[in-house]
Amino acid sequence: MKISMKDGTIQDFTFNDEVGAEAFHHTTSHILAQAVKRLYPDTKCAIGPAIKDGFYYDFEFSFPFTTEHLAEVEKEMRNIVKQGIPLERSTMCREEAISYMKERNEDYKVELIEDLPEDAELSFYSQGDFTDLCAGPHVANTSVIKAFKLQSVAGAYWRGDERRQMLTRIYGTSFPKAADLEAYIKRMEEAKLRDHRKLGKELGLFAIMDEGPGFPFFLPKGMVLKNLLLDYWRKLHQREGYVEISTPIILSRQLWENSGHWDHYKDNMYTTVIDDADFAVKPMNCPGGMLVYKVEPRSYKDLPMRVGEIGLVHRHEKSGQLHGLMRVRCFNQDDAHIFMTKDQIRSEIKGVVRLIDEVYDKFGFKYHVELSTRPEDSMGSDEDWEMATEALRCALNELGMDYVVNEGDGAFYGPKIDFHLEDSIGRTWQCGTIQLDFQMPQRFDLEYTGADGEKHRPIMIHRVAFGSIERFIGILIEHFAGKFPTWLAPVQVRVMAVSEKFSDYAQKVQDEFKEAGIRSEADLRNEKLGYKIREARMQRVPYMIIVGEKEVEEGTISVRRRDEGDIGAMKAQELIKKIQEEV
RNA sequence: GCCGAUGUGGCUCAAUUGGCAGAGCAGCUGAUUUGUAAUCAGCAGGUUAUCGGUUCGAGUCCGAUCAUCGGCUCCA
Repeated sequence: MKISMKDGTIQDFTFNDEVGAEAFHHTTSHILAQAVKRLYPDTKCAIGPAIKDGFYYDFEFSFPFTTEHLAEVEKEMRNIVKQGIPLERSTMCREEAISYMKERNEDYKVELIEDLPEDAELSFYSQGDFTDLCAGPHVANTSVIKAFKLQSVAGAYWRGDERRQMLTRIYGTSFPKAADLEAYIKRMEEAKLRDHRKLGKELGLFAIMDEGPGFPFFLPKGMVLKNLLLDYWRKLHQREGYVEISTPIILSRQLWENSGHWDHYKDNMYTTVIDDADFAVKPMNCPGGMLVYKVEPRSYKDLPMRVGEIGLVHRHEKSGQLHGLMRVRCFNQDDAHIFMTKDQIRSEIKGVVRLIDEVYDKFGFKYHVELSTRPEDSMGSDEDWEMATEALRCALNELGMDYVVNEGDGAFYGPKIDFHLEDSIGRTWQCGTIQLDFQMPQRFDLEYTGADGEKHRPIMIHRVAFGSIERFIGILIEHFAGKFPTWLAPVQVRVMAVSEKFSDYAQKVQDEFKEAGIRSEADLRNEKLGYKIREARMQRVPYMIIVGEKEVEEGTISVRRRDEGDIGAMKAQELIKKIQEEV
């Protein structure tokens, strides 16, 4: 298809090219805006970019626009496509552009233009009765947008600033062929079946109730999963030379003032009063960790000190931002604080990056890395921030890791490296993070005695690998669609008797597995075999064992795998060995 | 917190213009004794999220609150 490029030339691309797909989606967003302006002329347009898998456009409507209006907008969009309107690129100088948009009452466009450099030549794309300020590129004619769908309506702040006007954002997607659109919709529907909130309920892993919004309950099977993750975590961290501590959930206000959390984090903290003194529930583990460091004098020989803590933290997240296990108000961080000397910084950071990579690799997770720099609301000197940021950057470069820089998104006490994982529908969630901190050691007056007999200030790393156990479990559920590998499956084996006559044998078989340390259940109910298999499959149990007359006589078991189906008869001990090897 | 939507037994969903709250699954009881994705029958289960209002009458209309969903902002 022909694409009208930013430089005014026409080039050929397909939808499979990144440029082609972006131009395609972006043009669909212009068609959306054109349809909206035709139907509701007093609507103001803001911005409408292409995004992954689609596009959106932000509008200020003069009435409450809801999902019910989408159908008529789509209808008008179909007209525009049918009319086969060519897109034409033109340019204006800044002054012309401003007066053009002012005439049309497009306040947001005027603001955009005013923020551009004075001498900028601005490009516009016109399609019939609609002209938009736009850098391009675009497809050359509306007729190529064969298949599209408006998906949802949402609020979005103008320029992403919560102090500014809330606009109405319309999300949509488009494809060159109707079949592609259908395939996409089907894929999204299938992805929704993996939603951890749905599977968490179906598989009996966790529950979130109205009585505790954002405070998840772990059910027996979810608890098994969580404990398995922690077992793995402890083993790994022992190997890596970490020790483990546990610090209190409630600590005095004074401590939080000292750490700086009171100033920077107060709105997110739950507080309480004990004997007339103010206390707060910890939103982070670090201050407790500082106090542990200070329990006794430290020597340079103790460093680096790698101190882990599975810490339960509480944060008051505002109601609109809760999301299943991914975003909750209380969660367990697989935290650790590493105290070290200046020349240990780089090797420690690299060690942590490698450790996190190992953890994600273990589960087969793909991730991307961001380097977040100094935020506006931060403490510490420019030099410290510069040095800390540079240390993180160097470590990433030396390891040859790809990363994007996220300006101003660091913690208030230091810059950080963030690891982001994807959920079933492609949303990304920050899990692992490594934060370099010069501030806390100073605020808490941490010291160690050097080889020179003098007192020195250690530097500290805050880091998590899972991030939050809760969020990690959410990602895990969606990643595996509930079909956990055998080592993680809450129930590894379910024994089913063909009829009640064989219950005793089934129970005996299950006992054998239990003794071998394999997590098992026996389904001895008075139901048909097909029914029991159906349920075991829906519970994603990796191994199903069927016993009936034949197995009792031969002293064997019939085995069915979750995905492969019937894999034949064998001795119980054979399967036990096989599972133990697999795990 | 902001914009929009939603809220009916444990779960999935019905209930014309406001007019007796219903079904399937799950649960319980009984029958059946079953061979690789749902055996049959019976029983029980709801102050329709909560509070208030309009009305002869509210699941349905209005208001507030709470929670959830999709986004925004924020964040692990």
